[in-house]
Amino acid sequence: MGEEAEHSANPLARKLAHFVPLAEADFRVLDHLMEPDERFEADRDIVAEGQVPRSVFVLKEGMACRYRTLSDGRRQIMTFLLPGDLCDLHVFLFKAMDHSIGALTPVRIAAIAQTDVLDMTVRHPRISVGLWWSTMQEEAMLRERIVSLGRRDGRGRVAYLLCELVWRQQAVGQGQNDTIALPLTQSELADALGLTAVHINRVLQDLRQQNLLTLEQRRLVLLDTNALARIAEFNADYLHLGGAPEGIKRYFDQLERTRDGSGSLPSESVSGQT
Amino acid sequence: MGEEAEHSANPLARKLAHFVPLAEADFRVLDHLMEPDERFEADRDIVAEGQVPRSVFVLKEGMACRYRTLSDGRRQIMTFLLPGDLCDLHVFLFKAMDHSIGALTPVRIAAIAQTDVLDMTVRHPRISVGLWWSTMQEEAMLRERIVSLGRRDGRGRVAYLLCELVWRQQAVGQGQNDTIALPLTQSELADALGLTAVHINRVLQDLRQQNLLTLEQRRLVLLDTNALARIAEFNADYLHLGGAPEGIKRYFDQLERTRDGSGSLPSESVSGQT
DNA sequence: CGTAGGCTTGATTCTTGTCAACCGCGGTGG
DNA sequence: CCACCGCGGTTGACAAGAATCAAGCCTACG
Repeated sequence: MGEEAEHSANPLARKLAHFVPLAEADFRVLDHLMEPDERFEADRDIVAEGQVPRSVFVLKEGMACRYRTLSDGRRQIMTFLLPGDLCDLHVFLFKAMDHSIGALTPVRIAAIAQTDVLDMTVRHPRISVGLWWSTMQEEAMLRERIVSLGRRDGRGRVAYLLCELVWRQQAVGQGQNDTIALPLTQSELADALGLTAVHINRVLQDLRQQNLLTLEQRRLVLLDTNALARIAEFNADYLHLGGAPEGIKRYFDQLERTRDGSGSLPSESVSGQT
Repeated sequence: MGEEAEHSANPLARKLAHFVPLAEADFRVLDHLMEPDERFEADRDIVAEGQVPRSVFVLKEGMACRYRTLSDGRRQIMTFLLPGDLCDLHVFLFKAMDHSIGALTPVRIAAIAQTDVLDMTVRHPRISVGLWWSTMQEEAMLRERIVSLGRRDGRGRVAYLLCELVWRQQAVGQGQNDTIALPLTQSELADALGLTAVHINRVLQDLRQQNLLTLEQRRLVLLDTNALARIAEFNADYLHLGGAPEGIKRYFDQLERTRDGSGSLPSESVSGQT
């Protein structure tokens, strides 16, 4: 991660910097992007199922989730959205939302104009590719969630989710060591993990009794990260925080050298081959 | 769907035509893309976890899946890949695969050169956007699978998966009415749905006894689609097969009119607003 | 002070997993 | 040609994990 990124308060910039080092200009663009400000109270929908996708937005503060409600009222949370997470960069390709996005805490978002998105693909390829990377990362998290719901028991699911949240929070510069803010109720955890609130409660009791974690006043501390990772079979590789492949980096280096403001792309292939 | 698309044997073309009508030139490009031929036997890995992502490929024939194996040997299948499905269009942004892709039947694929992919984004924007749409669709399927694993019981999961497979097969022109080829063993179904083969067996028995479906000789017939859809709470909206939003269509219409071979894009916003 | 939401706990039920055995079939090799 | 093997499907008995129902507790908040 670049030095600027580590000190930036911009969570999106911090996240993207895990992929490629950002230039001064990139920071300015990202800061500009995050300027618009809109607020939602906890438990309000930011976007509702069935709605026509309107704008792209970035979460600036708070926690939100993508979810769907079944006919009997039960709910499944698909993903948690943290500061720096982008919503629906490409969803304008759909006629209607197939799920809702709800605020779990009071939330601040920045809506991004369609033109700014288009502009970026032309004028700021590094950011643009970074946003793709971020989309791929989101997809990888969905796949990992499927593994969790399909093949892990209660303990494993809880341990896995908490590990993921700690890693993600740290990737955007929130929380320290193995401590993060976790403003979720037990029934929200249950809705995310395909369990009931009662069962989540018992699993948490169990993990607490083994001195693996503490969770009180919306504050989560992982006391034994290794043990938890073992229980969850958690391996952070799927978050792909280790930087872009060499091919991509070379591509951007070349882009930097041939930079003429026109945004023309170097012709060298982007693939990993030398 | 355009008339050409309905008669095309190219499953990728048939799929994309659900999004935007394709032009003559588009069909030629897609056919060219599908020319390379590579074969894998059943139960072989096409791509293995940990591997450096090499090439993009399209599945031409057979069935494959993305999966991950846990330390105790249990497996979770994340998605099924059908003819016309594209693999890892953007995965070159990652250093290593976080899951494997395995052939479930003998399979034929077409590897696509990196240069062809880049070429397409510049010269064939309609296809390029179609591939994005297809990526979004895949993501929507992952989310829907999460709902299934999190909140549906055995019957619901099986019913849901079979409905999805029938819809997807039909979207690429395979199978007719409510009949498709389903070359999966019960333990493969189990691995996809987070259940055991024994339990899948019992659920299938149950569905058969109620005259909801038949499944023999790798051939699936849905006898009562409505009842199954009700059991699964299946709603095909998440597949987004109803065509692109008006804004996108207008964009391409304009693209057609201003076409000068340079691939320059119309400046009008792509958003849904009038 | 009363209330509601979130957390905790116990008793009980039900879905699904586990273990084990058996069947039927297609392929293979003697 | 037939015996054998292995895989996929089927079935039964039992165990385990999670849901359900119900009640009580705590605390922030009006």
